[in-house]
Amino acid sequence: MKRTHNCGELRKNDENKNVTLSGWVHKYRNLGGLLFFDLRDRYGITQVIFDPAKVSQDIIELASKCRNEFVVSIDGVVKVKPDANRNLATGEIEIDANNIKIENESITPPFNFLKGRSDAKEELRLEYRYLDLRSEVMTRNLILRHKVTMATRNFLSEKGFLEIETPTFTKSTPEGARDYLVPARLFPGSFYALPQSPQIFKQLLMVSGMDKYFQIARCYRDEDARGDRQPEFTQIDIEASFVDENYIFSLTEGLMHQIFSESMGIEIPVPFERIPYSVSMEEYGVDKPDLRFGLKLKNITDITRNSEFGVFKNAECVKFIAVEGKEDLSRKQIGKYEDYAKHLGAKGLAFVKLVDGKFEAGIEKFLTDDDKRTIIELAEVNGNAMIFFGADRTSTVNKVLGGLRNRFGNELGLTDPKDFKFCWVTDFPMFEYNEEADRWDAMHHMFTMPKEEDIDKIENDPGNVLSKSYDLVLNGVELASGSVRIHDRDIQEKIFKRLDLTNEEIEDKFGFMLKAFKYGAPPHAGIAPGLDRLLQVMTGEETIREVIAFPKAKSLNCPLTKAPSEVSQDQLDELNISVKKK
RNA sequence: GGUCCGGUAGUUCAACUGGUUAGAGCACCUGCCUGUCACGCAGGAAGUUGCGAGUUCGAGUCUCGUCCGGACCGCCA
Repeated sequence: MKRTHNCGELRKNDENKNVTLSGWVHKYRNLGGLLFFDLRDRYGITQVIFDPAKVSQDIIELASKCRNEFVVSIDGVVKVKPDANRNLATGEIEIDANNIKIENESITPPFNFLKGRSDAKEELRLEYRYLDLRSEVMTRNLILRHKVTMATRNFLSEKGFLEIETPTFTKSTPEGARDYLVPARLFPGSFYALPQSPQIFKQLLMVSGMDKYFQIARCYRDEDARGDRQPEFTQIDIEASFVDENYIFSLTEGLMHQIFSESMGIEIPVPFERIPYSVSMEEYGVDKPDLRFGLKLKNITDITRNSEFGVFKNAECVKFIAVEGKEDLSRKQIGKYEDYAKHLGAKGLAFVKLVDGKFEAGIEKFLTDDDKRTIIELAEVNGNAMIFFGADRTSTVNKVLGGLRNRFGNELGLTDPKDFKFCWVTDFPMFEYNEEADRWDAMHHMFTMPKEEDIDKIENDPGNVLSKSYDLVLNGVELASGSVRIHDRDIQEKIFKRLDLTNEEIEDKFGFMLKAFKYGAPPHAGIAPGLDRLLQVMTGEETIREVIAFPKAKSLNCPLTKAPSEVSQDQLDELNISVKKK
């Protein structure tokens, strides 16, 4: 028996066709006489019926042995059902079986996935991932992933981009995340590093004149995992020569438009709003604002300078967030938000209730009439509201109120997962001060072009140097990061110097790159959207793991293969490695 | 590395302040059932309450340790 159709394609107008279907028994219903199967493959589900009035006793006996997840093939005739099942695409028809072959039996699965999603905990789903992927939702997610990568390849290829592979065994470079290392057998004591991104290679390809490059590239970073972070993940890596940031903006906007259009039938409005980093931090408290809702942070530092209230008077920054309709929060509920604020670094969470145009409770008695007037003016609320204040160092205020803003966005139901709001965050600072190491680090990376007007500040005023870098943000998720690159050796050396890299370090780590740049490096710019995060937002999934076929668990192990695992002494000896036992 | 939440039948969960024989849905097994479509009905089997100590007359429940999973902080150019 060889299948003639899949389990998702037969319809009313196929009536009376002789067909053969193969698939898994999704659900069997034995009525004693009549016997029904829901037969499933990745295309869909089709009902099969065995009628003892029409087929031999042998076949009925064989069919009645089948259990869920048995693999079977069935010969039969397409019939229109007396009553259609509206829950199935094939619900108007069924296969009136005249023969069955059990291709393979299945032991009882550890969980069910009858309603589209597995009904087990994630740990178990990952251990039996091959079963979990049979579920409707996971199958749909993997199909969408394929559509997105195909749309990406088609779009970029049409625009003249070449897909070029770069090495996964490469050189460890300083800064950034921790590298995954691979011992080099022929070079005892030396290691390859898995790439955190193909950054250096794609810039070298620009020197090669490849002009427009892209790659669906696997990247590796040895840091703790999160819902939106895996140790290995996939980027749509893009670089182009003789272009500026505006080219990258419109290219990426076109790419996102095509991806949503081709894979989901959604027309995303372009161009995307551009928000300078400083504005984003001021109004949203974060560098990846969720634009699906307002709830902007309001700065009242100017008026609180003269406040009688010590907490406000002495703070570097005072901002508030006015949450409409939340003025009836209980003391206990407010405590819950205060705990959250403390978790984010706040010392406390001052609040005041705005009820019928008047302030009540909380820090009401510390506010002057002038303060209240200003707050009402800035708050821009219709009706009553709960107002939360942050008063601390600017970075802490932003962290706390930015976090609360996102939390309220969620709790107030303002974050519709079907609402896709893109924006660009631009003009990031070039450097950020690393207190622990007492030095300046590159905020994006050290090949990022500073703004021309800021170049002479690099040496003495690094904190005020802005760069030609940009992030693409979708619904509060950082989807992509990119920049115009430095193609001028002098500027590059200035940056290296500012980052306190010695000549020896520069030569050792980047000598090959600087050498390449002596042979005519074109001006170039690029970007790298994260494929997994894009799919996470598109599918509305809670974690990136739901759009990856075989993800690692949060602790970075693989419940399916049990990797990582110890290796034999022989393997270690060959690699000249001795292991410290804990 | 830190804070918090969780681990009870194959599975998802329940078990009030410590107190009888640890329960239910789904799955599984047996029987009945000719239009079900999450079929139905009747019955059955199924437990080292993650692991190890401790407190107690008595621990799923309280304490300590440990392992595993998750969320957040740190970290992630």
